[in-house]
Amino acid sequence: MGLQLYNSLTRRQEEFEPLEKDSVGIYVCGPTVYGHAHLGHAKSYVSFDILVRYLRYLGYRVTYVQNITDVGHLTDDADEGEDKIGEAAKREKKHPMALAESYTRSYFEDMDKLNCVRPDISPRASGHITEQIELVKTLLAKSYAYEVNGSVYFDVSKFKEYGKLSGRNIEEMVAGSRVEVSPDKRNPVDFALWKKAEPNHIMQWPSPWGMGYPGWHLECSVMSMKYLGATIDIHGGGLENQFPHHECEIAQSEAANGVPFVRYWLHNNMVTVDGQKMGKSLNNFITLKQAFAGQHERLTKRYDPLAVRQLILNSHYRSPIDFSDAALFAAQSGYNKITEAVQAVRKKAATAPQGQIDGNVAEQLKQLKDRFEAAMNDDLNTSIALSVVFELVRLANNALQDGSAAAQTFGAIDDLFGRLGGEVLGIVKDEYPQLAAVDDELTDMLVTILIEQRSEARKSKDFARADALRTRLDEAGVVLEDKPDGTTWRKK
RNA sequence: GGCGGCGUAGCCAAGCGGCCUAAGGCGACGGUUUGCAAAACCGUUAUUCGCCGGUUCGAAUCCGGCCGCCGCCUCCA
Repeated sequence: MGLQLYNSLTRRQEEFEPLEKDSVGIYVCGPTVYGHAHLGHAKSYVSFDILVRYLRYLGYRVTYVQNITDVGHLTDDADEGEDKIGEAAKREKKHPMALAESYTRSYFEDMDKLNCVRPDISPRASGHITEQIELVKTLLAKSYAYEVNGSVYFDVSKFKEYGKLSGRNIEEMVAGSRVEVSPDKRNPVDFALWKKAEPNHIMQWPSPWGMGYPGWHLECSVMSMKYLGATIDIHGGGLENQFPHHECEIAQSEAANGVPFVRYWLHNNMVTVDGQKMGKSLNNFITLKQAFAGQHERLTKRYDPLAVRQLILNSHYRSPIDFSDAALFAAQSGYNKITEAVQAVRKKAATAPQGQIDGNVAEQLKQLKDRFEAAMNDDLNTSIALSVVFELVRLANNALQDGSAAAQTFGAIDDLFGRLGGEVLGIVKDEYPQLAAVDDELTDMLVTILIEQRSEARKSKDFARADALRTRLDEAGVVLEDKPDGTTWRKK
């Protein structure tokens, strides 16, 4: 059985079959670049990164498109309010495009640290104004939209299937509508395709309806069809965007093209911090940069970006995840365990005697690989997949204790670490910098001198002095490990 | 108010009708190893899956009720 994915549109798990054999187009709703990326972004983009990586592992040619929203996303969704980018630009006294540029870079920086593969195309909304205007024109021509006072709205009553993704019906929404309705709209649930810009609005473009700017939902429809076609295989995004954003995308796209917009809709669940929704007012809003630096009052230490990634993979993408210092701490410990095993295996693969691969190990490796793939095929069950990697760690450590194992055995273990833990899960790196040299050379030299002193003391059985040195180093955050071939050190 | 989700060991988290007397990780404890540690390895740590009923030969898994928590519907990935 091949890859099964849970499709939000049908609310069922389905066998994945791309439109074109062997090649897959994926569109994922990207960030609105008005601030640094936070833990919520990490969960979403790591989740879809896993999807892309696994599809490639299975041999598909994947085109991964993820937009950068740099215009049109308003501070509230009633089609009123300020443009998020514009508002932040005023606050930071920057040109909106400068602001968007700097946070776009910040975003890529963080995603690189989380080891997310870069999208093949990262289209900017502001770079596709022409195409967005074209789509509005098409919708007007087909009578799915109407113009009022320089703004254009989508007429939801014309699109009978509106609500099919989020399971809502228009009547109920109208009745329960809590937001103030723009008097220009014929129907409260209608949404803006194009908004007339007030003279002081920072970003605006000429259009057939006067100066204005695109509605937020429009960009995804336009860029998705431009780069991946009218019908795409997979569209991913956060659950909070299922309604209204994705519902509106479907309406616009299908009304304009007359064909299904997306075949598989995938939504990742949300993030909480210490059990509560993450919000600036709750003082639990943690950016990735803060997590990586350990600079937040909710965090006791800095966390390795890949430990954050591992914590995300520890649960299913459709389950919510609660970030807490304790959870991050546990993930960091587990991540270290994997990292240390991989490094030890690689060292042995290079130094152990040549010989035959252990048949028993080879058989176990095959079983682990099969179980890993079965888990991933089951709607990307990374929790199980990760547990398989931990079993591989145990297998590796057992082999390391077996003095007779050949280099080939370690080579095979390393290979599976690379494929499963590296290629697919992205928590095993191809190369690890010398741990000691990470921070600075001077520290390494000084610690090395102290280790030599202690080794001499141990040789002359002066254990009191040796232990005193170790204790002092421990107090300074340096942990010593005596191994058969010498003493190594690491930071606590 | 409308819609949806969740409640499994000290903590995180899989499992969603029989291979479950419930994966994996963290933590804790005992053992091997070590001059002593650390790391690693071996073992122990839920006869039970929020509570109460029901369906079934059989339920953590399905149904009903209750309790608790969370999310979306309003900017958010």
